[in-house]
Amino acid sequence: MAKKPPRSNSSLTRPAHFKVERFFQALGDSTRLRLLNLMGDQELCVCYFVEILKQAQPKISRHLAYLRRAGVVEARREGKWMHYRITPPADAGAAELLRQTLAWLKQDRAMQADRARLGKACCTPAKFTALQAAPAPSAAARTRRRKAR
Amino acid sequence: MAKKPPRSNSSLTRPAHFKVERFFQALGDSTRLRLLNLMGDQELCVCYFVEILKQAQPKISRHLAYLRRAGVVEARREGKWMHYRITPPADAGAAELLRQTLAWLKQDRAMQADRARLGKACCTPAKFTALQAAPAPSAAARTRRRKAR
DNA sequence: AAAACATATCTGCTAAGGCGACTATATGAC
DNA sequence: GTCATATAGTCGCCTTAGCAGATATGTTTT
Repeated sequence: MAKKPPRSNSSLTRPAHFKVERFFQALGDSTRLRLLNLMGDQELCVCYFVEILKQAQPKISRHLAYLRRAGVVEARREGKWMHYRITPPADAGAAELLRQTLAWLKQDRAMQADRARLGKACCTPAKFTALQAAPAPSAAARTRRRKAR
Repeated sequence: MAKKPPRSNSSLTRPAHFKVERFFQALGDSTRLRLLNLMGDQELCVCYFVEILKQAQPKISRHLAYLRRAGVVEARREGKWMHYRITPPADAGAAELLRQTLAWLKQDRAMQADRARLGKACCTPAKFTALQAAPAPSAAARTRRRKAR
């Protein structure tokens, strides 16, 4: 609110407070792209990202914060577990660009390897010690997941 | 080539040396978005950018350098005049994303104002002192513009 | 040749990003 | 209540971005 305005002289905004520059900056890092690729159409909790990408948890957490700030993902707490999923950005144009970016990522070998690893983690959880107690990935839904299962 | 590899642990690359992160970073600045919006399907020389955007020439030049580095624009020198135009990035996915980004920018009021100003500069050059001697914007072409006119 | 013009690059500064390491916070198990 | 677990946030450092102002470089004009 009372923050210093962006240094660029005019900020491209569509829906109130949606920052196009932020959106692109959010996509300008390979770790964040890998996170988005893993989420895809699913909702994942943080420990999956840590396990699949083999990166330190604070690092993953920090990048997820960037993605939240850009309005590209949202978080849902379930007890001590934090679930993340991609959310269409507030701006329709950005939402379409994001959709297309994800389709593009799908074709990348390294991204495919990450997704394959996620598949393994889901099918053979015994091989992933850190994921033993973790909630399994689920289809991302727009509404709040109900407690009862 | 022998440069320090990017600090992120895996860099998403498709066609050799195309940097996806660079591509998105290039779009993550309002000045650069305005430059791209002005180019659109045309080839413009630097003084048009300076005049329409009312920004210092060194600043414009720096941002154009970022866009060149990202493989999003290319420059053509004609005597002392430098002409810039958007070029499809080496990666087909990025090219499509860029095309869509430009379509998206077209809808923005501020971007429309910039383009309107460019239109005026073309129709009534007398009102733009700095553009008196400048080559008029032309349709961007893939091949090198011939000298003879 | 020098001067003017167009443009790229550099400098020094500030701000932001990205990292590893560490710490704070919230929840659940005991 | 304490302890363990999951995760967000901070610190200090280093790198990169973005800026204004200055300067270097190439071309054209005089």
